[in-house]
Amino acid sequence: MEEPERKVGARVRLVDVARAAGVSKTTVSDALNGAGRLPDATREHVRQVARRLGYRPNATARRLRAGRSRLLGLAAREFVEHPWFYTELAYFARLTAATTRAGMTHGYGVVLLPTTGPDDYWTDLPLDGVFVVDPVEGDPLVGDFLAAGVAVVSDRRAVAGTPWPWVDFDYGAALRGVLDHLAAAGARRIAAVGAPTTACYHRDSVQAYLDWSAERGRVPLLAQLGGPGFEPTLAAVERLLSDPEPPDALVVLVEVSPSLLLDRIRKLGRSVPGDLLLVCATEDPTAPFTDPPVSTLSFLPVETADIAVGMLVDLIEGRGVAGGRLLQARFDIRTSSAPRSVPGG
Amino acid sequence: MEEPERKVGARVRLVDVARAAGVSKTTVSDALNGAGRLPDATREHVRQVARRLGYRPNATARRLRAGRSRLLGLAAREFVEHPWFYTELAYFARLTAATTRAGMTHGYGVVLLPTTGPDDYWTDLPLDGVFVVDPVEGDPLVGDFLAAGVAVVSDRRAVAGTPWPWVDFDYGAALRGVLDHLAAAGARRIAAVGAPTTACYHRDSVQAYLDWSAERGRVPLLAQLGGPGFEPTLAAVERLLSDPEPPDALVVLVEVSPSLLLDRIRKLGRSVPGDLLLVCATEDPTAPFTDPPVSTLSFLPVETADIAVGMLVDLIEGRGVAGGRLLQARFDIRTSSAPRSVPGG
DNA sequence: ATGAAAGCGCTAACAT
DNA sequence: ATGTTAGCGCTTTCAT
Repeated sequence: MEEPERKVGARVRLVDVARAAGVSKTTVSDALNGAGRLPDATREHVRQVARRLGYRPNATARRLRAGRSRLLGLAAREFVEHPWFYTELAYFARLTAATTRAGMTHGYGVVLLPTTGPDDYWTDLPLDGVFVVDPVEGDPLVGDFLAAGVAVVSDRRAVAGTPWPWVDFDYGAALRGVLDHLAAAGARRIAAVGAPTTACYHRDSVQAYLDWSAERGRVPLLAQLGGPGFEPTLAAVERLLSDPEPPDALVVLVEVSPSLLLDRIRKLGRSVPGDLLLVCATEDPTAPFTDPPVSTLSFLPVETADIAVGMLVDLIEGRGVAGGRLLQARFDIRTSSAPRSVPGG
Repeated sequence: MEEPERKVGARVRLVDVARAAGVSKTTVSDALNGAGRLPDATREHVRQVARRLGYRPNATARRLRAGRSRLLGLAAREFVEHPWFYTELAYFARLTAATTRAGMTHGYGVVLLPTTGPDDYWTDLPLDGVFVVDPVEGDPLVGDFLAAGVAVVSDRRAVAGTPWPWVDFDYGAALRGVLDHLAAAGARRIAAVGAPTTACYHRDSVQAYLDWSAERGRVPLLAQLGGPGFEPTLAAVERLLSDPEPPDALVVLVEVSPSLLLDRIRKLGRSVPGDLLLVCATEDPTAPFTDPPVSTLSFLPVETADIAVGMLVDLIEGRGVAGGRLLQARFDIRTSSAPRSVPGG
């Protein structure tokens, strides 16, 4: 009956609780946050009043006060020129989910940044840090964030010696491992599908493929994609397989559904691994369940996200972060790249 | 040379710009936001000083002042008990990306909410609204948000007559359309894979399947899944196909990769559509490109996201929102469910 | 045409 | 043991 009149719909504020409980704002704050040195009775009383009034602290106000937004951004920069849904690629889907989870364990919310949009959209978001995936060379987005005092961690060293922390892989070494495996399994002519994107993953992998081929006097058979999406990938595979000197092994460096790919290869009259050994760089969880199971090269999105978020949080909260972390890709060998013939002796 | 000393690393504030430009905070604010009635000279001068100092407005402070966080949450509530990566299902991947995009066009950031986590994690986020996907019956999350004054829109009417706005489909009608199509194509025994989840999509679809079967005196052949993931789905399909009275048509109501599914069906010695007509409720973009192309039932995640975000924004910004929006599912008929025999004359 | 001052809702020094 | 007060950085009346 004694409730002070308030506009309906208006949120209950800390001061309302204080008034209703007959104490000061400090006491309410302390009681609710477990701070200060209040007698249990007071604490409990305040809590009850707060609950009764349906009090919810204003998160924005707390964050302004704390000087931190406890919000992280996630940006994918590959194919920035195309508007596309990066969550649709298995790698990004996992990375997105893992980043969200990792953020949560540190008490941070994760905001998804669209690939494309007005410039001021980024800078108007209250972010403490950003995880930039596949930054392009001299990425303006990264520059903007750094200039705005927002912590940045990227998953690739956009350029050698980036001044911000990173998590990365030795793509060249990973690809050489795959190529060596295929050669050992009897492959004479290994084709590859890559993409000439700004991401150094592709640049490094393709270079490793070319180098590896040259060192062995093999003529490379390479298809380079122009944009995101699985259709260009399938088209590229068709082109490669109909080469006058057709390949007997294939490495697909862009994300593609393994079963869809097998489907298409079958349609072209080749069998895996009989006519064609196959390795895909993909996070698609179905790879072990296709017929035949497909060998995959994984760049560990979950681990990457965990480390990147850890670094961001350390940076934001003032704990220093050493330069970068180099991880090792995981190569899962399955039937699709099983030795064609068991060498006698 | 005259720069007032500031701690290195400390952000430049509005007041710093004001001092450097020799004007008041108001003038700076107006100049930068295109407000007020300043002479162009002043405006330009302030802008230059701001640029020179690298001034970035503090987004949190602006939002506190504005009384809005301009932040939206996205929560998926199916299988809340399992910790899983919902972005990995094609439907959610699209919905996530589309929600992010729609948020951006309205000037809102979108925060991804994990399926599982400490309760206070949600409420501590500064959200103006949440898009709750597949809320469970009497969902505590929804209750929490409503109690906290956060706007809620859900994609399903969790219960008939939810008090908050929604976007939804007539699942029963959609499924009946599919079943009629299959029957017309010559199917005698139609099997279905569903999931006994809290989502009314499943409840309604499965019910429609049972009703439709009963009305025609057909014995239903139904598999119900216990959790998320494609493995249970494939196992269920295997079980259905090895029924003593095997089906000649299959409707898969849970998200699964069409090519993986075809793969498995082929392994079991059936051909599509020869031995088995197939329809999948999936957003997997590869469906038109499998061999054979797979008929799909789509629940339009992009349109759903656009509408849901539009409603949320209207709600937040004080424009009223009428109850709900009922959309029509899209049924794309492809070779996998092509008529088995052309009825003569 | 420009500035002073109040206040968004909260927390934390610093009284008492 | 509890309250007073000063801000976090911004926008916005309202004066001048």
